[in-house]
Amino acid sequence: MVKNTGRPGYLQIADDLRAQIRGGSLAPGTPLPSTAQLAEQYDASLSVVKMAVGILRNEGLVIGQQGKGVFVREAEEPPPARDDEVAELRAAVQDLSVRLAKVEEQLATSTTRRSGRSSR
Amino acid sequence: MVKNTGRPGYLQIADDLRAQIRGGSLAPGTPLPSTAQLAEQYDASLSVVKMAVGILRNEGLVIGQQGKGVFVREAEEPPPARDDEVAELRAAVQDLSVRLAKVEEQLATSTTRRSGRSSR
DNA sequence: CAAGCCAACTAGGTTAACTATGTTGGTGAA
DNA sequence: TTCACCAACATAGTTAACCTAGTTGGCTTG
Repeated sequence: MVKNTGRPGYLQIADDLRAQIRGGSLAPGTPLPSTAQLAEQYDASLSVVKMAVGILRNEGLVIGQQGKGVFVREAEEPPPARDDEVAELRAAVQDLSVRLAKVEEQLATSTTRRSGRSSR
Repeated sequence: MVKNTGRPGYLQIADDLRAQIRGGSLAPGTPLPSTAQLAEQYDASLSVVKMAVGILRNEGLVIGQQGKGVFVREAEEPPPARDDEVAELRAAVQDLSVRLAKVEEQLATSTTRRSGRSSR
């Protein structure tokens, strides 16, 4: 609900969601409520919710899938998180992974000559 | 200048600043250029610069002081024992990143899939 | 000269609007 | 039934605008 403490709203929401994930209230694999729902739930604007989710996404706690939702990531292993450098590398690998998957799919669809649907 | 690779601008700027910090181009204790200056330098909007700086702030690489500026955090980083491994991973990620970016660009430019989607 | 005010900077937070892109389900036509 | 299209909804990225608040230096005033 974003109390009026000194802590900014987007951090409060991020904290709350993080706690729910760590506490098991939001199990791995399950989707978070949509941005709009969270905004209403916390009585915040869409922007701050997006920022909060962005933080968790950056932390690797959740994975956003465009068009579907934001899902709690499976397998959370905290051990070597000593360095933020490791966290950074993890984020980089995650990023590369997503991009690679995209490229691979693009290659697959173009080579199998599947009739593509034209968006928009 | 925020190239047109798949990577969003705020991450590109964050990466660049992070590299400058780690590379020593931005020494500990020195201030980053102001938000406005960075925005002009990268030819980006103030918003994306603020997002980029926010990431670094979140990572603990820099410390923002309201009214003064954003300063590179004093070293104080206990060099991880397995420096070699981290360095190696970093190099690998860097290499993959470059190669992936190349492939992505190739796909983006060469495959204007039939059935439209001509934009870009 | 010294105190205090003020204007101009700074970072930080919030909101709204727009675009792009992906997913999904329903509808209607062949 | 099956396919094509479309509307609705989702995340993601970007931009612009406005506000708060801290810092600094110059200027005015006592």
